Amino acid sequence: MHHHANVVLEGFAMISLKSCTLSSFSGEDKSSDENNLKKGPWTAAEDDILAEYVRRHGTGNWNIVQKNTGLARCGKSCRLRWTNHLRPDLRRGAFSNEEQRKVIELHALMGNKWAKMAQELPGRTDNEIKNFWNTRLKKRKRVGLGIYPDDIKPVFNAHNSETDQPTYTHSANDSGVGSSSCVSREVFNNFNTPNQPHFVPPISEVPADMQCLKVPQEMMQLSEVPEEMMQLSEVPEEMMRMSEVPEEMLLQEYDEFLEDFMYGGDYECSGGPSSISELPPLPSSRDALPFEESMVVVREVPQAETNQHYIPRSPRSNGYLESIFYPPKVSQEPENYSNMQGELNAGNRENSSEQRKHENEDILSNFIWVEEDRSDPIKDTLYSVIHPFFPR
DNA sequence: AATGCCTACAACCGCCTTCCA
DNA sequence: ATGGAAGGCGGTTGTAGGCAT
Repeated sequence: MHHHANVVLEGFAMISLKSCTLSSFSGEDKSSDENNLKKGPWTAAEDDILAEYVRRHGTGNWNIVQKNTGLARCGKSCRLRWTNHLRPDLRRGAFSNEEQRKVIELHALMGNKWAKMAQELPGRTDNEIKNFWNTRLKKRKRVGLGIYPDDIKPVFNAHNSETDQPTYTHSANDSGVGSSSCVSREVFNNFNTPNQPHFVPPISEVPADMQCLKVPQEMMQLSEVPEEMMQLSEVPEEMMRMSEVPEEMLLQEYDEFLEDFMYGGDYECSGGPSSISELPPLPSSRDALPFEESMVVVREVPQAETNQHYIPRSPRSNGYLESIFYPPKVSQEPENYSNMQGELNAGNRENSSEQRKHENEDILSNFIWVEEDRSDPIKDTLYSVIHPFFPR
């Protein structure tokens, strides 16, 4: 199937005269193609022309550059030159120790997702990161070192061969991704599958007006195996790393999240203050959690609501993910919610509870409702968790 | 000086996705 | 809905420069 698709696409590319293929016939001058478009290293003069074009017209429409300026470069070449060398926000020079560490950590999480990694490294390009990684890999191979440092443990991937890069996950005692973020391990590990790398998209990919109750499409595409995602029994032994977090702490965390979900918390939209962040590390294995499943909840809200406090955000959402929470094993009845306002005094409780429930009904009307679907484990779980609380 | 080897990194290529008319 | 253009991505190649012989 895949092969066939490739054949079709290649055939299509061959008749696409406008594609930026710089291939030249044997014997020809390899510095330009049949359209007299130059290839190879850029000169300072060419850089000036391109920079001037961007200054006047902004980025995009790269194919217009040639017509507009006479610069003998195809659009793709212009775009590449701008994004990798000319844009003003680029950092130059060797990677700092922090950057190196971050690349390694990100690679452990994402594999060869250079562009995704670049999003987490301001001023660095995917190309730089890729070159750094490949160089580093060669060096380590030469001296007989493994791909990752000892504190980032691989999860064996049965599909890997010598040529395929293995997929890895953080070890339980790792400090998380990067210095500016501390993505909790359970966030990632909950989405790790034995044979499939899984990438949690950074919050920058989540539109400002998206907030809860939909599993992001890109996440589904990346996992490719949502069924396996949900099969706890297939989590390999080496992923099981228990910590000493008492179960009641986890339950409390869930309750706190749910409380905010229902009654509003202090969280700002971009991941606000959190007492939860002071918790010791949670178990990295989903099997170790006292809940059956985990899930991502994303909700669409009107732009105007975006910064209102009652919109739930994960307490641990610190730039990577809206929220992940762990549904309870036993479905809870709606009346349980009156007990979730621990801070409210008894006198206010009922009125406040009723009022907020009405508010929440309004909020929930914005949610994308998920129908029960036994064939889709994510939808199925989503439905089973949400529905008892907020029947339509 | 000439040559060969190695390294870093810039740039290309093909494929895929997204956008838009 | 659809096809073409543009944008984006990741693998790979090309090349300049440094160093050793």
